Amino acid sequence: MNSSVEKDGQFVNLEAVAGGMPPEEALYDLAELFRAFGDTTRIKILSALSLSELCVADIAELLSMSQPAISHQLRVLRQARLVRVTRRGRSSIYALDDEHVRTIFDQGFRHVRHITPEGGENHG
Amino acid sequence: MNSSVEKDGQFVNLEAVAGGMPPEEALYDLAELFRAFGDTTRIKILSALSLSELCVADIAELLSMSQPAISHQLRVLRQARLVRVTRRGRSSIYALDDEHVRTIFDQGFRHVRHITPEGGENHG
DNA sequence: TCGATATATGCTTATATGCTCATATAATTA
DNA sequence: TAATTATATGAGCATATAAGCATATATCGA
Repeated sequence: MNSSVEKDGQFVNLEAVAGGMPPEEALYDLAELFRAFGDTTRIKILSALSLSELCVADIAELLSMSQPAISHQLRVLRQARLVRVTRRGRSSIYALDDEHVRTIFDQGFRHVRHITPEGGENHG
Repeated sequence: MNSSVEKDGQFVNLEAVAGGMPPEEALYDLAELFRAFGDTTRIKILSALSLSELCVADIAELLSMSQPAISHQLRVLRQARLVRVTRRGRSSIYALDDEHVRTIFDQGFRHVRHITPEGGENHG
């Protein structure tokens, strides 16, 4: 059985692992999703939107960043379907797309807090 | 009250939002966490490790990638505390660091499936 | 100790990404 | 329509990052 490789006394069936993994495209989409979360500016935007719907100018003011910089990042968030936008007058009002986004955000936050609770480093 | 800005008939209190957001450092850590998830190679590694502990060579074979490429990414995952490593003989056995990692991974997967169910593209 | 095996790490290059500046598009009002 | 306001977008630059190659480190066996 060439699918089982002995490694220091334990057996690992690589084919079983390969077979249990989701299809390549799904994993690509997943990485793309997390990549959208993986930037400080975008995380700040999502954090703000988890508290209130906001227009572009407000987000820019809140983060002390330029309007184009915010618009560029909002586009990334839109393409990743993490936020949705509705025009109201001259403004574009942005909001979290759905509760999944909040859940992923909160789950990540819990992980970070677990690793470094209360600002201290807790490796172990 | 300069903290409330009227926007097309609705009031948004920017200071309230600013006050409700986590400290800058926490948001930076959070982005860093998601950035570690935000690469196809690393997602594949995590997906594999969610099924079984694996040594470096097995991961390289599983993903059809070079050993140094895998080692480089494993280092990123280690630094983000998403995986832990234990030496067993000549091999380094990698595993998911804790259940939080699996939870974040699964939650993201549910989101992706929700957006594009059954492998089809569902772009609104 | 020497050789073989397994993994980790520098260094380098190609590519990706975030931001700025300038400008285009869209919506409101005179 | 023209002017104003709000947002979106394109080009370009500076930086970050993933992977390749070569090599260092570590462990085991003879």
